[in-house]
Amino acid sequence: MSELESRGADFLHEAVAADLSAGRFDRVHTRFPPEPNAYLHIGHAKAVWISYGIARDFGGLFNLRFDDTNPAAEEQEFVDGIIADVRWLGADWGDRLFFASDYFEQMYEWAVQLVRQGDAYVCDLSAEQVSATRGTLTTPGAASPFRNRSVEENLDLFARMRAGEFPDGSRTLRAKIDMAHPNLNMRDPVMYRILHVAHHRQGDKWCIYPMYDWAHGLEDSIEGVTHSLCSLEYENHRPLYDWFLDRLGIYHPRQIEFARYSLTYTVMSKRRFVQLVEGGHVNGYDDPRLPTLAGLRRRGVTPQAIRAFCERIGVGKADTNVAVDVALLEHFIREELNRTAPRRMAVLDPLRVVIENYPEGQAEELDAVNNPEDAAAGRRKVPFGRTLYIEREDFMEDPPKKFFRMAPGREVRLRYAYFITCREAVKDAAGNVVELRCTYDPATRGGDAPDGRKVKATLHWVAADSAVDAEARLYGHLFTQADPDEAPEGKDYRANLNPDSMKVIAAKCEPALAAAAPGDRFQFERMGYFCCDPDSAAGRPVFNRTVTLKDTWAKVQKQGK
RNA sequence: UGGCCCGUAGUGUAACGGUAACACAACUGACUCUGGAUCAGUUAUUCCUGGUUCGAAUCCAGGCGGGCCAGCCA
Repeated sequence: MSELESRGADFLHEAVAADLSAGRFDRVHTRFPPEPNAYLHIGHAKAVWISYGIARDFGGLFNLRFDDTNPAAEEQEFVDGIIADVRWLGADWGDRLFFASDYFEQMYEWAVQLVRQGDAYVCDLSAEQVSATRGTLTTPGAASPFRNRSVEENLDLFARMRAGEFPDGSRTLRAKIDMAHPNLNMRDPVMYRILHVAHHRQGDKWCIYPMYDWAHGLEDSIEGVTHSLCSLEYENHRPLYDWFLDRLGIYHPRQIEFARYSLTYTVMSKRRFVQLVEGGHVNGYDDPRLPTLAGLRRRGVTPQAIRAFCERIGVGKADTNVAVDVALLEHFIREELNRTAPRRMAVLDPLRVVIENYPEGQAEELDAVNNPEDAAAGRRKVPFGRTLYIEREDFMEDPPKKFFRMAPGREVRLRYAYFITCREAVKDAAGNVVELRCTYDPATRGGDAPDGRKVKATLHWVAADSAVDAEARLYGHLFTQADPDEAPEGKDYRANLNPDSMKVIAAKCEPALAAAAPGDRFQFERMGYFCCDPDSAAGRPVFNRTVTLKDTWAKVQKQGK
């Protein structure tokens, strides 16, 4: 509720509160109704969190219900995936896991009622003919020649549709509303279509399946939902939602629509996920570059961060053409991980350093803090030695003015260890720096200078002898454009795919990282947050970069160019 | 030429007739054994034009701009 207090209620909370005080409802009950035909993405997370949040804030109930009315598109695999995703996100549906397909019998009986009332009829028109007679946005449609069949004939035909006497597409049950209605959805919409397709839960029990518009309000009504929250594109469907419920005379929930959003530097549709996966641009639906919940989870994003993000962006009706800045999501990821992720040292692009005055064969362990933001995280020992690795980018032979790090003759601090001074940069035949010869000051053990002298930079490092080899996958934005659709003439969003969205590199890690288990999250000091990937093998961990740390130096560099 | 919905900093939201707020981003600076974190500061005549009012982002009218809708998808 703290969000609500600090910024005022959104229009959904206001609408629900108004319904309560007006007596339209005396309790609150919401639902999240995914179709099990794809994996959830972060856009769905917002929808889940809005409905769950409304229920929670008003002391109400929240259902997870699969809208499985089209067996041609749906699979059990997605049911399982979605349940896992919603649970991971943290929405609580108690024991209220429902399936629309469990209501098919009741829906059928209600359809019969509408037929009896003269509100529905069996239509023999083909899909093409229905489309051709629907009219246009500006002209009315034409009545079906079957519109005025007798109730008896309709009842008989509908029963035979169910019994499987007719082939796919040969007939439909249609609501008898108004072929001249300015809202196309009201021009005798199809309620049932014939589909001789096995359902993933119902098997061959049915060969007629209800359409969304017919089914959805019934599902809400059966479950006692008070507020059926959905996205803006269903606004035009609300009159139909209400019409069916009114004609049936059954309990009538209220549908309210809200704007969904997109994110910069990514795409968010099932169709595009399929294209990216099948085109080999990403490695599956849980690729850490995809905004699927499975991908975000694998990348190391926490459900807390996603929730904080959802609450911060709020809800509105402004149909935004532009997307929410992915930097906001990244902010919440950093905020969470800064508090919770243990610090470790890992060198992603190793440059060898030899401490010339450090005794050959000597080794020692230094004391390091696990998390400066959390004293309870404790401390650990990090081995030091004569030969080390530092980050290649932390050395410049001819540094510009604002570069504080290692350079010939310069002294820097190795975190938790010693001050070292660069004496020489050793190069190979091609002129590449391959090793730094340095000296250290034994008096600075632990990282403090007894004489109080300052160094400008503190570098992370890993001792060579005890280093653990790891694979690091450095992820960046999947697209180079904030709006991937801004593509050159004749090209689509795929032209904006970022060729560097994943860089796989061999890293050197401090020994503690050898014990990392898939899902473990760390901050690699000065480099970013990383999450141990399921691809990890014993002794050879794989780390996914969740997000980099904020990098002031990178900004300075950018400005210089 | 139809119907429905929506226009507030770069972005997302708030202000509910009383003088524009929050977060992120960006930019300054302070501090720091992570160029991290933290702290301080800077960034808007609310799409336009009229009207009502002592007073309008809020109400009204007309423009302009954007979104959705012609699946037997959801």
